[in-house]
Amino acid sequence: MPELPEVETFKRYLDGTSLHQRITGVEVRDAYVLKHVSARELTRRLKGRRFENSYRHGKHLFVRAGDELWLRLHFGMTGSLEYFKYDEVAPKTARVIFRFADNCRLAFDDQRKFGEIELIEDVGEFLQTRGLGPDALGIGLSQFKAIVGKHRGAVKAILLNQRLIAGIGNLYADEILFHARMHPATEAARLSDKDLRRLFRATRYVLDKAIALKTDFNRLPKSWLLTHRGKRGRCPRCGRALKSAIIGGRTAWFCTHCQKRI
DNA sequence: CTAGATGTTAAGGT
DNA sequence: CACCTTAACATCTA
Repeated sequence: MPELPEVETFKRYLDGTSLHQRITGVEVRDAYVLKHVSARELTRRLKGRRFENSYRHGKHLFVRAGDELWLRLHFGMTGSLEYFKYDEVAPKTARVIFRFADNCRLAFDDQRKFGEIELIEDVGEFLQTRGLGPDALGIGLSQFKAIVGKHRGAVKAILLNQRLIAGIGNLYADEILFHARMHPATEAARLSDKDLRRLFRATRYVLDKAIALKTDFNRLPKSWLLTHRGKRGRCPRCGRALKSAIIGGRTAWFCTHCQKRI
């Protein structure tokens, strides 16, 4: 479930393993994930270059491979990055594998193939064309208030809308609302200044904490909703059964006792 | 066998 | 225009 914290974790992983080494080959095992570029073209453009640095915006990861040459990675539902030593075997669902001069490899793994790999020239232009909102961790309270307070609809739908704020997905949206003690269907326009501040703080807390724990599910606090979400889950705060509802087209899990509609 | 699952987007409706 | 819902994508699991 790669949302902002997972993608940030992938970014740090890539930065720690795969920068500054000459790319000697690109193996495309399934071209389905390639967007606007063929396997041959991708290989031709990257071979001999190096990944120099990376930049994350929302759920997108951009890796610079030269002037006006960026690799864009989106992880869809099941994407991830795996770095391998020369003698290790890449998993069956590795779709694209970048090979470096030292024979280590970086695999873009994606079982369900909703992920995307693309070459672009300009990150800013991409963000603009795609209409992505500011990164969820790149805005302050006032901007957050301006965005959330200015829109109608369920507060959860607004958190999920990548054109308004980029990076929050279904799971973390539920988590944020749980910490803000806010019902996901709450009409955003009804939120007071104080509510918006509480929501903003919850957003920062949840995303920062998840990143700090490298989004390791086993290490996320038991007091969080995430580990209790779904099937017969109980609220970690009051012990009551969690409820679900479809809000903004996605399944929301929440506690009707702890999260009141405003 | 069917429904639903973490993401995004296009298309159609209100 | 702002917002909502649905379907579609590929694949696995309950």
